[in-house]
Amino acid sequence: MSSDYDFKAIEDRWGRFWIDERMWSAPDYPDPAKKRYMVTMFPYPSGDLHMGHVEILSIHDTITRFTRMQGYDVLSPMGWDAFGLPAENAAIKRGINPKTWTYDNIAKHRASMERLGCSFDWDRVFYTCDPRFYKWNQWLFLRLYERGLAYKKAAAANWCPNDKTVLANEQVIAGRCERCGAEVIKRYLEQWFFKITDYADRLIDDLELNTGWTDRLKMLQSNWIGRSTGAEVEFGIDGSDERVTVFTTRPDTLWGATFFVIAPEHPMAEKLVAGTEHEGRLADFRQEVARLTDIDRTSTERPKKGLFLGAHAINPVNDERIPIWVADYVLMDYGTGAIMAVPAHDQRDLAFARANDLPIKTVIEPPGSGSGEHDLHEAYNGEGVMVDSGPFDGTPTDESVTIVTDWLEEQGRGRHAVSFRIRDWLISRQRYWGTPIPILFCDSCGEVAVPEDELPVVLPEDVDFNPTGEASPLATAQEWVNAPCPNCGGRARRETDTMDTFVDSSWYFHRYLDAHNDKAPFDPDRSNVWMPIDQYTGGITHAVMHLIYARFFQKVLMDMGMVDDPEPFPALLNQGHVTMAGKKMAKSTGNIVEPAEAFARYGADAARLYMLFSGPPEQDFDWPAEGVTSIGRVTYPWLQRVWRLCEEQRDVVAIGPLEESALDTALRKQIHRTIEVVSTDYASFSFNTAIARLMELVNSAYRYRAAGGGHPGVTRELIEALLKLLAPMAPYLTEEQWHRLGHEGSIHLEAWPVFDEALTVRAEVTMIVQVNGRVRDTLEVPADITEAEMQDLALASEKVQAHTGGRPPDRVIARPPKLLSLVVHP
RNA sequence: GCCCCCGUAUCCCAAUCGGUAGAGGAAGGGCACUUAAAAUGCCCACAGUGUGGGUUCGAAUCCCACCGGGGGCACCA
Repeated sequence: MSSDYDFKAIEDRWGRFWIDERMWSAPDYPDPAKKRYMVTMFPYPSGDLHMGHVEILSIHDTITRFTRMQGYDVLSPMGWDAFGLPAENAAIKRGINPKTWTYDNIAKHRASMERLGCSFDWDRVFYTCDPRFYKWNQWLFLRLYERGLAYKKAAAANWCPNDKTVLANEQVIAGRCERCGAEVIKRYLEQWFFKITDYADRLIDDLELNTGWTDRLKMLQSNWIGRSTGAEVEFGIDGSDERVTVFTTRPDTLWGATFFVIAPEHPMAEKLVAGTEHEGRLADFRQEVARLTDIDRTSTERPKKGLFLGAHAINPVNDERIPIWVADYVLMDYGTGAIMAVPAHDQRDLAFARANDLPIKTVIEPPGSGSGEHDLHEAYNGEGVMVDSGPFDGTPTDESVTIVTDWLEEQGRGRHAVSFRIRDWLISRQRYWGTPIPILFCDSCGEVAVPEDELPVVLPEDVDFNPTGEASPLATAQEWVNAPCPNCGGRARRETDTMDTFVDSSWYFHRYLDAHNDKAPFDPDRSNVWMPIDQYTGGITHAVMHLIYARFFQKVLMDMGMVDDPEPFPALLNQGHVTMAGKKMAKSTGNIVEPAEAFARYGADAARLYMLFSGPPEQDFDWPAEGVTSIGRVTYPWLQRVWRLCEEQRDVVAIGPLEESALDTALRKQIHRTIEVVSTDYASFSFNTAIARLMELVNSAYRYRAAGGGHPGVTRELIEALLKLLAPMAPYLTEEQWHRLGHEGSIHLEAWPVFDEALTVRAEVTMIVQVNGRVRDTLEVPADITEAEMQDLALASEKVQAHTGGRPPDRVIARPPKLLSLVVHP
C-alpha cells in the first residue's frame, strides 16, 4: 500500500526518535584518527531563527551527516552566544527582564533547530549568560591579567552615542557602529584592553597553517593586522635634551626630511609650546581636531591642517635643523605618533609641504633618470638609488633600508622596528548584559583582582538598565558595587564595566568538549583530543572580529599550556548571506523571514533542500519576492516525486534478482556514476549540483519505469543509493523510506555508498573532430582509442574531407579519446 | 583613490587541464490522463558567455582595457 508524503508525521516520529535514542551524542574521548569536530558559529538568540540561520544550519548539518556516514566519530555541538545588547534594549523598551527575554528566545531557537533536523549533541549545550559559563570568562580574564595581557588605560575610545558604550576598533565600520550604524565619536575614557598586539606577529605568521581558509580571508586578516617593517629613529630637539622617536618604513629617505610632524595629542607637543606664544594656538588646534569625527578626519577631500610649534628637531643623520609641526594627518596611536616628513617621497608630506611652503628635497633617484632637480608632480615612492645622502649616495633601494638602519644602530640613533596597524582589543562595555570584569578598586590597595575562589562575580538583578551619562548600568546596583577588599578588608568598589561578548566566542568551542566542568573552563585532555575544529562554518562578517579574537585566545591558551594547537579552526567555510532586496537578512534591521511558515507548508526537508539548492554556499542568496511559495515550486514537489518513486517501487524491491537487461545495466551505470559525482560534490560543498545529479537520477528512474524497467535488484540498488545520497540533506524523508524498505537501524548511521568502478568507466565516448578550430564531425569511438586510429577515422570522414578539401593536415592535435583538431592551411 | 570577487538562456544556476556552451530547477509552450480542472507523467524551445581587443589549432575559462554589480581598505608614516 502506498501512502502520501506526510512530512509532518514523519518529522514528529523521527525527530522524537533521534532525540530519544540520543543518536548524535559523541564520546568524550573519540578515536583520534577518526574524530571530526564540526562546529558552526553559535548564534545570538534575538528571536526565532530566520532563513539566514536556516541556510547556515542546513549547510553545517549536511556536512556533519555526510561526515558521519563516512564512518567518522563526529561531534556537532550547539550553544548560544546569549549576552548582548538586544536583551538589554528589550528590558529598556518593554520592561522585560533580559534573562527571561534571552531564555525565551533560546527555547524558540532550539525548537526550530530541532524541527529543521539538526543533528546536534545537546548533552553539551550551554548559554554564555549562565554564571556557570561566564565564571570561566572571568577566570580567563584573571589569567590574562596575571600575564600582563589584560590592562586598564585611559585612551581615546570609540563611543557609540546610540548604544551608549565604547566599541573595539573591529566594531567600527567606516566610522560607524557595526551594530546600529550610528556615527562613532571619540571619548577619552579609562578602559580595559587585551594585549592582542603582543600576538600580532604570530597572528600573521600562523595564517599559513590555516590551509582550509580562502586566500581572500587570509588577506583580510593580514591587512587588518597590517605589519610594516622599518626603523625607529631618534630625533633630538634643538636647545633641549629631549628626544622624539619616529617610525619610518623608509629610513633611506632620512636625508630628505625637511620638517617634522607630531600628532596633536602627542605629549611632546605640550612640552614644546609651554610658556610660548604657541601654547594657546596648540590648545585651539587640538580642540578643532578633537571635534572631527573619524569620517571627517580621514576624508581625502579635506585638506590637511597643521600648526608650527616654534621648535626645531635635529636630524640625526646630518644634524640639520628642521621645523616641528603638529598636523591632523599624523595619528597618535600608530607608530610613535611622530614622523619625519619627506615631501619628495611621500604624497601626504608633499601635499602638506605645498600647503605650508615647506622645502622639498629629492634623495631617491628613479632608475634611468639623470641627476638634478625634478619638477615634482607627485612624490616618488618607488625604487631607485640614494642621492644627496652623505656616505650612502648610490645605494639602491633593495638594500638601503637595511644598510641605513644598521648604521643608525651603530650610531645609537635608531633601530630596526616593526609597526602594526592592529590596536589592542578594547573589551570594556558600559552595558549590563555581559560578563562582569572581576576587578575591585580599593581605597588603599588600588586595583585588585577578585580571588579565584570568589568567582563567579554574578550579575546583580537590581539595576537601572537605562542610566544617564557614560556609566555602566552596574554602577546603579549600590549593594553589589560596594564590596570588601580581598587584600585589606577595607572599602572597595567593583569594576562596573562588562566584557565584550567576543570574549565568550573566543573560547566557547573548548567548552563544548567539557561542558559540565565546574573546576576549570575545560580539561586540556578532553579539549586536545577533539581540537582543532575540523570544519568550521560561519559568515565572513567575522573576518576581523571573532576570527581574529579566537585565534588570539587560542595562542594565549597555548602559552598557558592548556591547548596544543596553535590554530583553532584550520578549515573554514564562509557561507554567503541570505539577503532580501539586496540587504542582509538580520533581526536588527527587521529584515527577516522566519522558517515557521516553510516548515508548516512544506516541511523541514523541503526547506533545507531549498536553501542548499539555491547556489554555491559561499554565494549570497536573495530570498525570492514570492517568498516560501517558491519552496512549494522547487524542492517540495521533487521530494514528493522521490517519495512516490519509493512508494511505488517497494513491491518490486522485495522480489529476488533476475537477469539484467541492457536497460537495467544502463540504469546501474547511472547509479554508480551518480554515487561517484555526488560524493565529490559533497566533499567540495557543492550541494546545489549534488541535488541536480540526484534529480537527474530520479528522472532516469521514472523513464526506466516508463520504458518497462522493473528489475527488483536494480530497483532496490537505485532506491537505496538515492536515499543514502540524499540522507544528509533531507534526513526525515530518507529515514522514513529507509525503514519502509524494512531496515531496522537509522539510515544516518549507514555507511556512505561506494561506487563500482567497472560501472563508471565508459566503453564508448564521443570524439570531436575539429578542422581549423571548428567542430566538423562527431564520432562514437572506443574509450581506449589511439591517436593513429583517431586520425584515420577523422580523415575517413566525409564531413571532415569537405572542409580539408582532401589535403593532408599541416598539424594534428590529438587529445584521446575525446578530441582531434586538424589544422589545414588554405 | 587603492585592492579583491562576480557578470553564461526570461530568471536561479552548471560546465576537471583551455577541448561539442547546458546538468538541474523556475517561469513559458505542447501532449497524455480527465466531462473539465487540479494533480501526475511525458515532450519542446530558448543564450554563444557584460563590451572591445589579444594569446591559441581551439577561450565562458588565460592576458589587457572598459562597462555594470558586490565587498574590503582608506591619512598606517
